[in-house]
Amino acid sequence: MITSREEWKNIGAEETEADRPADGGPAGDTAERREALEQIEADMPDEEMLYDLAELYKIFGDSTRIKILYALFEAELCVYDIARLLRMTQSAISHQLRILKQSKLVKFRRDGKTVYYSLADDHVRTIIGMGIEHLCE
Amino acid sequence: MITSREEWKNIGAEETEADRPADGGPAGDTAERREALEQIEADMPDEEMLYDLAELYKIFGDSTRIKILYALFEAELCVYDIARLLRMTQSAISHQLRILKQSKLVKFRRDGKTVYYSLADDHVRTIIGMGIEHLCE
DNA sequence: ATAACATATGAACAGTTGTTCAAATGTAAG
DNA sequence: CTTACATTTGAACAACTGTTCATATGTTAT
Repeated sequence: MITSREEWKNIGAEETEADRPADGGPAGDTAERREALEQIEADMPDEEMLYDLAELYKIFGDSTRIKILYALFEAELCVYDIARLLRMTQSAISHQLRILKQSKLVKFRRDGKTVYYSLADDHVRTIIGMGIEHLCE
Repeated sequence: MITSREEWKNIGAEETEADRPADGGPAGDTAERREALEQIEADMPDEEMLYDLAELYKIFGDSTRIKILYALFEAELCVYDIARLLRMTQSAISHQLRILKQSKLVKFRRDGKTVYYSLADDHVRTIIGMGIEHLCE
C-alpha cells in the first residue's frame, strides 16, 4: 500500500510547505513550462484585488440578498415593505441590508421613522444581468 | 419595558407566520402601496431562477476559485500547475475544480495521466470583468 | 414626559463551506 | 504483473454565514 503523501513531500522544506507540490509534474518540469507559469503569475492581479473580488461576489451569493437587490431594481423600498415582499422578518432583512450597505451596493435615505433603500448604482443591474445571461443558455 | 415582539405578532396567524410583518407599516397600508408591491412581486423572476443565480455567484465568492479562473484566462493548465501557481495542495485545487466543473464554468480534457482545465466560455471573463469594474471606482 | 412605530443590533444556534489528511482511482511505463 | 505519477474523492474539522429571538436605538405624535 502506498503512503501517498510521501510522494508529494518535499523533504527538507519548512513544515508549512510540506504538502505543496515540489518540483516535477506532468511531462517533466521544463524551463518553458516554468516560464509560462511565471508569466501567468506576473499577469495575475494582486492578492488583495482577487480577495476583494471574491468578497464582492459573495454578496451576490445569497438568494435573500439577490431578491432584495432585484426588488430594488424597480423602486426605492423601505425595510418593512421588503420584508413583506419577501415574506421574511424585518430583522433578517435589516441584517442583509447592512451587508449590502457596507458593500456600497445600496444607498438609503431616512424619511421620518422610515428608511428607504435603493440601488447605489447601475453596476448591480449589469452584474446580475450577466449572471442571468450565463444561466439562460 | 416593551416586550417588542408583541407589536409584530399577527394574533391568530399560524405559528410559521408569527414573526412576519402583518398589515400596517410606514405611512399606513394604502391601496397604492400594496398595489405597487404586488406589481414588484409579479415582475420578480421565479424563486428557482433567483436561487440558481445566487448559486452561480456563490462560485465566484471564493478567492481560490477566482484565482483558478483568472489563471485559466491565459492558458489551459493542469491541476499540478494550478496548485503550484497558487501555492496550494493539489487536493484543495482538485476539490475546487470539481465545483467549477459542476457549474460548467470550466471544461477539461485528459492527456495521458494529466488533466488539463480551461474556461468553458467567455461569460466567466465578462462576469469577473464586471466585478473588477465595480471595485475600481 | 410616554406610547407607538420603524429600524438596527447583539448573541446564539444550526447549517454550510474550504482545507487537510488519508486513501482510492486512473494512466503509462518497465 | 508492479511501480510511479497525476488526479480524484471521502471524512473530519474548524471557520464562516444567515436566521431567529430579544433588545436597543431613533423618530414622531400625544
